[in-house]
Amino acid sequence: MTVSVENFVKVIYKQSQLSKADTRLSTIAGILNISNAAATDMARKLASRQLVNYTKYKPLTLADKGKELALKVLRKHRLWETFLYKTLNLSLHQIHIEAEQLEHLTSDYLANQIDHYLGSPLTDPHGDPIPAFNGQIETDQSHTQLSNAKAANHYTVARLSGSERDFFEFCTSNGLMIGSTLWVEKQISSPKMTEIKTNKKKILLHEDFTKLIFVKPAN
Amino acid sequence: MTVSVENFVKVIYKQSQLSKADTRLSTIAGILNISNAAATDMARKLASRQLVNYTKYKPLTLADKGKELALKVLRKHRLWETFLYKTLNLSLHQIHIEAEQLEHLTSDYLANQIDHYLGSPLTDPHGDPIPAFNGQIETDQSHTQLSNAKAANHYTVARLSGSERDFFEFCTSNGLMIGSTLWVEKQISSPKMTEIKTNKKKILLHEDFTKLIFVKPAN
DNA sequence: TATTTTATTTAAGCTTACTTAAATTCATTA
DNA sequence: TAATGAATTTAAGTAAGCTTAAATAAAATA
Repeated sequence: MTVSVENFVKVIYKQSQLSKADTRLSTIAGILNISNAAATDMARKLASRQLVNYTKYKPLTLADKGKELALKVLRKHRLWETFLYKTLNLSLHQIHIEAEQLEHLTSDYLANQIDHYLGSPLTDPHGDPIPAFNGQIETDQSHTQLSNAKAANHYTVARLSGSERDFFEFCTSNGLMIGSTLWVEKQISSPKMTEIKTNKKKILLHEDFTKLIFVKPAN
Repeated sequence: MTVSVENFVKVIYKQSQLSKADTRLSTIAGILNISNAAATDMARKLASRQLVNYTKYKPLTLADKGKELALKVLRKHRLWETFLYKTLNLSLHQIHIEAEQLEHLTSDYLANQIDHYLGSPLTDPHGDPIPAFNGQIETDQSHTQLSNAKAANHYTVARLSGSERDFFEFCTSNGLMIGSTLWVEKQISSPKMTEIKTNKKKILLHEDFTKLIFVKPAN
C-alpha cells in the first residue's frame, strides 16, 4: 500500500467518525490537499480494489478492506504517538507530526512490539482510542464536545482532537490535559463560546477550540 | 528527497567505503534491484541536481551534496537501529529491516531527539559508526576483516557488517558479539577459511562470514 | 589488432499520482 | 419548472521511477 492510498482511506475513516460526518469527494480532496479530479481518480481506482465504495456523485464510504486498512494505519499512528511521548518526551503536537510519517513505513511486527512495550494502551496521549491488532476500537459514547457540555457541571477532559501546534500549546499552558477536571460556567450562543473554570482560572473558549476538546461527566 | 533517491546515494556511499570499492552502474543497480537502464536514468537526473558525479561509462561518485545526504540517511538508519535495540530489544537482524524503512521518513528533529536520548552513541549495535549531525563519521582504520587477521593472535570483535538473518543468528549463537574476544588458530587458503577459538569452542568459518566480521587486536 | 563479450546507454512504453481546463450533473432557488 | 451555481467528472498532460529491447561503447581475449 502506498502513502497516498493509506492517507486516502484514513481520511475517509476519520471523517466518517465525526458527529457531522462529511465524506464528500471535495471534502476529502480538500483535507488531502489534492484536486477534486485527483480524488475522483483515486476513488475509482480504490473502488476497483474493493477498498472504497464509489458511486458517481455520491459521498465516499469505505468497504470492509478499506476500513481494515484505515484502522491499521490509525493503529500505527497512535502507537507511535504514545511511544514517542513516553520514551522521548516529545510534545503533543510533535508526536502527531512524526507519527503522520512513520505510520506508513511501519511493519505489523514493529507495531506489535511497540504495543507490547507500552502494555497495550487503550488510548494515545491525545485520548484517541488505539485500534487493536484485529481492528477492534473503543468508541466511548459518553464523550461530548465541550461546545455541547451543559453549564453548571463538572467534566473531565477525555480527548484533545486537534492537530495544530497553537491548539496544543494553548491547552498545555492552561491546564487542559487528559484527565484534568473543569467546571462549565456557561455556554454563550453568539458567537459560540464556552466559559469554563479550571484550578481557579476562568477561561473563555471559542468554538474553534471547544469543538476539539472532548469531555465526559466527572464522577 | 524520495526513498529512491536516498537509497541510490546511500548505496553509492556504502560501496565507496568498502575495501574493494565498486561503484559501477551495474553494481549499484544490482544492489538496488533495478535495471541498468533505470540506474542510468537516475544517475543523469541526480547529476543535474548536483548529488552525483556522472560521466558516461564511468563509475559513479558522490558530489558533496550527495555525500551529505547519504550520511544523513545513514545517521537515521543507525540511530533507529540503536534505539530499537535498546528500547524494544529487537534482534540484530530485525533492527536492520525496520531501520531500512524508517530512515526515509524521519525528520532531522526526531533523529536528534533519538540521538540525545541514547547519549550520542558513536556506533550502532552492529559496530557501525553513526555519523554526527554535521556529517562527521569515525573511520577506525585499526579494524580488519577476520579473513585478513593474523594466525596465533587475540582479537576483539568490532563490527558485524552483514545484513542477512542467517549471519546474525550464527554470530549470536556462537558468541561472536561486539566486544567479545577470539583467538585466530589459523588461516586456510583454499577454500578461504579461518579457524578460530572462542570460549573453549573451536569454529571453522568460511570467507563468506569472515569478510563480514571486523576485528581489532585485543589489548 | 580484430573479434567477442560485457557494460552501458538509448528508445519506447507503463503505472502512480498528481495538475488544469472543459464538460456534465446535481442541488437550489427564483 | 427552468435557471443558476456548485460539485463532480472527463480529458489531456506531466514527472518520477520503473520495465524490456535494441543500439552502442568499452573491455577482454584470441
